[in-house]
Amino acid sequence: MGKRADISLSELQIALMRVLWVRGETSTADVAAQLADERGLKHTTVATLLTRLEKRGVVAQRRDGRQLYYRALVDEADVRRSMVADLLGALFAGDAQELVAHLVQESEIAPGDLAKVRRRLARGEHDA
Amino acid sequence: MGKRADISLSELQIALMRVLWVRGETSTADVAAQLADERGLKHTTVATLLTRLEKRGVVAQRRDGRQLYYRALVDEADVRRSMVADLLGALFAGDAQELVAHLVQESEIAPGDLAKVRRRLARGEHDA
DNA sequence: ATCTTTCTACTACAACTGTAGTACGACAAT
DNA sequence: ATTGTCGTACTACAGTTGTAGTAGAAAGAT
Repeated sequence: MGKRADISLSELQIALMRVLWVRGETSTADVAAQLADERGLKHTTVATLLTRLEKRGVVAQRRDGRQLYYRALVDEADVRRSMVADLLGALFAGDAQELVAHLVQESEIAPGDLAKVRRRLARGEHDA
Repeated sequence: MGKRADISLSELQIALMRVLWVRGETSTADVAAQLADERGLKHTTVATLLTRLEKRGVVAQRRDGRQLYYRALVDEADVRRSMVADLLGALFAGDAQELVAHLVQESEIAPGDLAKVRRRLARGEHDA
C-alpha cells in the first residue's frame, strides 16, 4: 500500500477504515450497518464520512449500479507508522526508547514482556 | 498534576505546553517569543492559543499588571498517558506488546534496546 | 402503474484548530 | 502632555470533524 506521508486519522475514521481492512471492499450499506451497530451512527453519517475519506485519498470508491463500494488505499501498518511517528515526535522527542519506558512505567506492559516480544519477533512471527 | 481524562493535544498545543513545562510560569510574551522563533508564529496567534488552552483547563493564567502569565495544569506524563492510551486503543487493540513489536519492525528501536530499557528501569533510573 | 424503500448527493451546523488582524487601554519615551 | 509601543481582548475566517437531515433518483413490492 501507499507510503503517503500524512495519514493521521481520528479514532472514528480508524473505526471506518477497520471495517474496510477486515472485509476488503465493502458497500456503504455494510459499513454503515456495522457502525450503526458498534456506535449507533446513522447511515447518512457513515456515507458522509466515507466520501470525506475518499476526497482525502485514503479510500477509493467504485460504483456498481447506484451503490458505492469502498476499498482502503492505505493499510493499517501505514497508519500505524504515520501516527506512531507523529506521537513519537510530539511527545517523546522522537525517542522510541522513551516510549517503551513509558509503557513499562505506566504498566501498559510488563518488563518481562519486552523479552517476549523480542523473542517472538526473532522467531519471525509477524503481527496478528 | 491532574489525572483529568481527556488531554489529547495537537502537536502545536504540545509545543506551547512544552514551553511551560520547561520554563514553568511564563508570560505570553516569552512563550510567543519562543514560538515565533521556533515556527514563525505571530504573538497574537500564541496569545489566542494560550487563552484557548486556559478555557480548556489545561493551563492557568495569572495576571500581573496588564501582563498574563501561564502555568501548566497538566504535566507531560499526563498527556503522554492520555495520548498513548488513545493510540493504543485506536490502532493496537489496546495491546502494548503490539506497539512495541511495531516499533521494532519499523526500526524505531533495535531489539537489543528493549533489554537496555528494561535494565535502565530496573535500576530505578527514571525518564529524562 | 403506484407506493415504498433504499441509496447517494448536497446542505447544515456546531465545535475545534491554525492563523492573524483590529481595537483599545496602559505604559514608556521625550 | 503627546506619541509610539506593548499587551490583551475580541473578531474573523477557512479547514476539519462529528452528526445528521432533506431531496431526488432508482429499484423493488403489489
